[in-house]
Amino acid sequence: MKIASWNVNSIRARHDHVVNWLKTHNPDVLCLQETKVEDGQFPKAAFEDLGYTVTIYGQKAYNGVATLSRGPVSDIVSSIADLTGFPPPFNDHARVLGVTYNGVRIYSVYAPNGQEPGAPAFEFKQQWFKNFAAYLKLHHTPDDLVALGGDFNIAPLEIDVADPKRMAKACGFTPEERAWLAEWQKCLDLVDSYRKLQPEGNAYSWWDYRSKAFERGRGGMRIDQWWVTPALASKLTSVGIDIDERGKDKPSDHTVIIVEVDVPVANTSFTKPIQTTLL
DNA sequence: ATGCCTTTCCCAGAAAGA
Repeated sequence: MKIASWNVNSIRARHDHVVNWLKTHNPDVLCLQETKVEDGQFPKAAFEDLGYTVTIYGQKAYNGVATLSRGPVSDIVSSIADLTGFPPPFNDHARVLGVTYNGVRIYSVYAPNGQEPGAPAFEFKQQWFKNFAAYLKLHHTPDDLVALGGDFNIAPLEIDVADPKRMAKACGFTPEERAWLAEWQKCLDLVDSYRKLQPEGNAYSWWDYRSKAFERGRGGMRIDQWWVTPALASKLTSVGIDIDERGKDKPSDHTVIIVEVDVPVANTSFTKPIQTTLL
């Protein structure tokens, strides 16, 4: 079973990129973030034509998450808002979508950015991680097959950013945020899939548009991750980051992250072959 | 470097992203 995640920075702006990526890579599930569109305006047709079930949780202009799956999903949870207890506007961000597919619980996750230390958004980010951890601990155990893919807006390790000393002052890699993520992952003893199989070497999933970091061959940040429970981590067979997608015309500032797990896909009438080569 | 670019709102320029 091959699952992928991509912060597309607008599904309408990235529609053709996503269609082409699906045709090339044939994932069983693709989680999307920052779709930036209300559910009624989500462009479903081309994805459904490829055989994907489209499950969406969006809002106008900001945020928005979705899953594209090769076959139906169940137990759709489209918000943790009810559990957060935050006053508006923080209780209505479309940031989490949970679905069960082929016996695996999959969450498409878009964590808050935080803006900068000291900002209200920074405090919100901290509380959001606490609340999300509480939600996950309440609903799952480390023995369940759970995968959380998305933009966590925090890079876990020094090798996940280009310049750790400079970045320690930048939102996404401050010591506080790294501590929040480290605490969050304890909720289900979650494993960072990429680093389980690739413990060495710099790796990035996002490059800044403003500095033209990718075009100049500079580093970015590995702020997108696939976190999995120990039960699912034992079934991991490969991980990948599709760097090529970031170099295309009009790219998202994030690229696609992929994992494969040894969970045979039984539930599908989808007849296209599953591509098994990784990137 | 308080910079760089991209997207949304919708038609001007602010807000947000990270």
